[in-house]
Amino acid sequence: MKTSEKNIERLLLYRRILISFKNIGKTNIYSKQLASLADSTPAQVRRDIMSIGYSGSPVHGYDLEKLIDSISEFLDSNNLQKVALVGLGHLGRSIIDYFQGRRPKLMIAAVFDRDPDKIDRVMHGCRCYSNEKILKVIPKENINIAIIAVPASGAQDVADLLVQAGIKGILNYAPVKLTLPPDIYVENRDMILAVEKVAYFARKITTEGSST
Amino acid sequence: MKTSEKNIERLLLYRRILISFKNIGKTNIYSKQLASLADSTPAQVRRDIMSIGYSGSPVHGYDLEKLIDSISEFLDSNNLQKVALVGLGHLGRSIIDYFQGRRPKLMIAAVFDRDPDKIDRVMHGCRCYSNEKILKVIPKENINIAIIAVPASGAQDVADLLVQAGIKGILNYAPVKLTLPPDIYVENRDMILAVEKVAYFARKITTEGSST
DNA sequence: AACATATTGTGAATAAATTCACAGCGTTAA
DNA sequence: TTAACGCTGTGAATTTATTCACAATATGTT
Repeated sequence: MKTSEKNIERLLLYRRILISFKNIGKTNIYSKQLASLADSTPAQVRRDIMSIGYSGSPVHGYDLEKLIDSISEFLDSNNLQKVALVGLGHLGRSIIDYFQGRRPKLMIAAVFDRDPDKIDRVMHGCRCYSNEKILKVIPKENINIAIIAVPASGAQDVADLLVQAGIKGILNYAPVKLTLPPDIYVENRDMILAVEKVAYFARKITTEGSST
Repeated sequence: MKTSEKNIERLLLYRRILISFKNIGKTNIYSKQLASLADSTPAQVRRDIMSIGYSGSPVHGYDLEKLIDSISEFLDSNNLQKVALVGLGHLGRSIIDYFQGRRPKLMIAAVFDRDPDKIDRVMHGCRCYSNEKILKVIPKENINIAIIAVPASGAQDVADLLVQAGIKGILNYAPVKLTLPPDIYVENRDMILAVEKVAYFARKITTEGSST
């Protein structure tokens, strides 16, 4: 059962789509339908579903509920998985807004900021700690993933602290390349690079389109 | 000169790294160094640089300034490229903070929100328009890319409007899969999926590590 | 002037990801 | 009962991406 990053990304997306498909009253789905909703191909969808060991029926396609459960069993932790958020500026607050309560198995369990004004305030049910508490709180709460939402200048220091505290996965929103040990999983969500990328492809579309 | 998405992503990252390398006083760089800074391999770096038609010297590696210029020539528009931002909640404001002024060829030229309280306020030098003005302002300002930073529920409607207004590239932060014409480039930056992905790989590292 | 060195550029090899294409299978219809 | 249908599961083919490996090269050294 070899799974690449892309596999996992697609499975996460499928689950999202399947849940909303179920919420509009459907009970089953075909690879063709799911592919079209996920901008993929039917063969890709079947391969991905095969990779988690689930089987559909040649007549009814995939049972929505069972498929969602199978994907969740594959993707999720059995227990609640706790997340730390560092940085309570606009970005950090928007992450809480978008995220909190959306996934049953994931929970923002601690929030850190270096601004003394924010320390000890409670945001959306999370108490805000000073950055110095990272080393103490993260092991105590048994948190293994963290979101970095601080300005570029502070990101590497925060990352180092997080790693020292035992974090294994980092979602980094700061526009810097972090230097970290190889056994830490890092997902970079650099906003500037993202805009630049879109700009490149938008331009490409525009100029290609006009060259006919 | 065939370039894939991954190529472009790496080139954007290289540029970022090269610029900061230059800022600490260096004048040239070897594929080996750049690879290590970008978590890549020397061969990959050379291939990527080859793909934009730049050549280094077997003795001095790559001239920093010239390489940065070559990459920029390849990636950037000649003229200023304008960006629209829709949604001025916490996320939208953090995008302005992180982004504005960072890239010389890209500029947030218009900001939209549906909250009447925000209309006509000026944020970081950008006047905020009502969403209804999208169809008017975007063609007038000749904007071809947009960032969606609204809640999930409003994202599809906003996207439809943007496409109608002539947008060619969308950076979507809302946690929904947008349904759009095939000639529009969409980059999804779904925060929930991102956290889920990190959670999966962090768990995998944790459990693999403990199985020795 | 000849040699040693370290790096680039790239054809060829390899690995990874995707797509093709079709056998096999329940179900429905006659 | 039998035939026809449309879908899944998957081996094989194809395409795409990455890495290998080495000739070519410019410089410093003796």
